[in-house]
Amino acid sequence: MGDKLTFVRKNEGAGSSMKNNPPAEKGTKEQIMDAAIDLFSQKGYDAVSIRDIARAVGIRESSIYNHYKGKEDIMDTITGFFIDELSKYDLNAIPMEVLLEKYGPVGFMDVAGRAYMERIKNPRMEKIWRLISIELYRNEKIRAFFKSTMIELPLQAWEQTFRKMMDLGYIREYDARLLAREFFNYCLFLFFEYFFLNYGESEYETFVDSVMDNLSGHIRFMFEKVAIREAA
Amino acid sequence: MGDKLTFVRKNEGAGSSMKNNPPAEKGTKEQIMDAAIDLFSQKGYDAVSIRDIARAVGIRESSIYNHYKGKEDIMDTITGFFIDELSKYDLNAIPMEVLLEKYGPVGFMDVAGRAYMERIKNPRMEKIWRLISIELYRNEKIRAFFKSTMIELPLQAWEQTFRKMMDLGYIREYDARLLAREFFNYCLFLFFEYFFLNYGESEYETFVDSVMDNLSGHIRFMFEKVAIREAA
DNA sequence: ATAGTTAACTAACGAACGTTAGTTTTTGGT
DNA sequence: ACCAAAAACTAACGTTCGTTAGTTAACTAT
Repeated sequence: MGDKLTFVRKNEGAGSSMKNNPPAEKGTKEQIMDAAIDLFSQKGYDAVSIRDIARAVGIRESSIYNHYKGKEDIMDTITGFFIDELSKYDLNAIPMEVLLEKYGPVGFMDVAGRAYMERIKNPRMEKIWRLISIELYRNEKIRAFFKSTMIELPLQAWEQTFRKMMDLGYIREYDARLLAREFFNYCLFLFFEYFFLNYGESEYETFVDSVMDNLSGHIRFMFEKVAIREAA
Repeated sequence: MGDKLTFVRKNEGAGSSMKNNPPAEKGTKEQIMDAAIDLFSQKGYDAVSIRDIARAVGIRESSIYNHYKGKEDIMDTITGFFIDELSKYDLNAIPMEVLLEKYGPVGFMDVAGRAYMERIKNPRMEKIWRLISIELYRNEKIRAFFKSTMIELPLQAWEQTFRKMMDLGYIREYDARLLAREFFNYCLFLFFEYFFLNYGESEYETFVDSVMDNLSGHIRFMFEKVAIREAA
């Protein structure tokens, strides 16, 4: 058994030019996840095979099972990471009275909307957003998360925000829930437009950049109607 | 070769209870298409096999190739049917001056919006809408059609409509394109919500019923701001 | 009755899929 | 230097997939 096959190890095959990244080479498990995020977000879960992912990483498909229980486990890890990442942020970090005083209602919406979106300004997270959008119809877990955390919860938050704006006398008395929907449904469509309809075709780099102009116009339109007083 | 296998023909197997629909039994080709619409709209194109479709119709998978060139051909036929069906309608059947005179701008929006949606109030078309929504990210042909015919074209039509409302003095002078987006982006989100997020879970029977209440609130909100005079 | 067409059938192909078993190499602590 | 653990490898399994070839039954027009 002297002249068996010679093995060629990872990243040592022809064409590999990976060298000296000495401080912290990414572990294989994370490489697998990143490759999966890339591929899933481009083609969708079903259309990507374990072999595709392995090829992207530069290993054999069986090696993946040293790190993940299977294909579904990779997907679960990605969505788990995504949910954890989003849970980090504290929505009410700064009391809105201060911001309202400083920026007025329109300015506040701009700032708050931008801050909300800045949280996802991150190439990896944008890919997962795209993946999430694609898999919404197929994956019950994702859909439930999206509907509660990405729709219902923000709607309630915005409803309270508008409620407060009324209490503080910034805007006219109005149906707060309706205002929340007016504002947020528009945002949600921009989300679908960017991640589902136009993904990869936008001239802008990120969701935030692509959307903010459009959103500012929307905010202004909404508030011209209900505003009472602006900031100093 | 006397005791060869006995063939059991379509719909004659155990459990079949199809009988006397004498006038016009649906042809196999259409049955295949309907079954495909059902299955594709539930699980998506990739997740449905030719065998699944054949089983739903009650024939062997190979028989499908007597009617369609292959799986992709079934999908193309469905989307072709869908596009043809939508092309039938003439958007400007009734001159809007008449309707505006009769209903005023808010009433006009209600009527026009409802009429626009009534066109798709049809179980078969609703399933295809769902299918289209699912396949948007995957199918370039569908996406191009959707973006041009279902987004850009209506946006232009609404822009002209608002332009005309201004010319006729029904609403204040404003950015017509922005008004079109304000109105139609909301509609589009309702579309995604119904066909993509909540499909099959709605308490309402159809898209129109499910959406119209919500939409009326939106129209009223928009117009309280820009309206000048209402109908008599 | 017969011939031609349509549309069902059986059977199988090659490819790709997710996954597993068993083996070999690499790596890191002692 | 050695050994155990980690992680790569080869090879294969059993399915399912879309599709095709060839066969047989059922209509339809003559």
